[in-house]
Amino acid sequence: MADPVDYSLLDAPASHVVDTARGLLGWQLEANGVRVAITEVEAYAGVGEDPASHSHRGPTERSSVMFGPAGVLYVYFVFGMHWCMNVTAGHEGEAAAVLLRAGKVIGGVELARSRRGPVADRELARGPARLSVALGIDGSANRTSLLDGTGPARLIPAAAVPPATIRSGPRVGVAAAHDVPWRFWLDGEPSVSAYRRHTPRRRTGTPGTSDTPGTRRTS
DNA sequence: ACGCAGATAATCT
DNA sequence: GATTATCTGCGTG
Repeated sequence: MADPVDYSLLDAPASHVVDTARGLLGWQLEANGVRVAITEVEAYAGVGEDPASHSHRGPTERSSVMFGPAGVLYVYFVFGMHWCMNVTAGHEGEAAAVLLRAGKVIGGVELARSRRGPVADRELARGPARLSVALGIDGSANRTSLLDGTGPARLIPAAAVPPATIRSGPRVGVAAAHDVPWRFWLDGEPSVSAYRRHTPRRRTGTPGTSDTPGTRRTS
């Protein structure tokens, strides 16, 4: 008989989402014929605690999955073209999630390459949107379980990595709470994405909008 | 190496 | 109508 899978890491309150995030490093994720080892994550907390979190202002149609039980996939669409994957955390009724930012492909490399194009192996799942592409995950997988095999993706526990190999720093690309060091990665892993500060977008609307002499649109 | 600009659409105010 | 938990390509050093 197969050993029971130990998901006790996920049986923690939402207030421990940082510990859950750190604990997910080294775990494996398998979906659609590709398997990765998780090398980089970010923690996101709940209502009123974390201005960078989608659940900061309470449940919405998009973020309500963060208020459900742990171990569910939260897939969201950003910037008009990219899908990002999270593992929900915390007990039912509390909001928390861990963004999966990067992985090292350890199975189905050819399939991952066919989805990602001719890039170096370390780039196959380097960055949250690239990870989703490599695993063949999009919005149709949103709200499916990562634990019971009913969805396309499955989380596979692994022994905790040595704490000394975990590094931390500010989360990538977030506008709010940009100093909170809730990004965690495995030291020296080439699959870890580069840090990028949030870059404020220039105003998108029609050009001629009144005063503010400092705002120059390009040419 | 690093910085910037553009692409492009759901979500929320 | 503003914002965005990104990526790519191109410029400069």
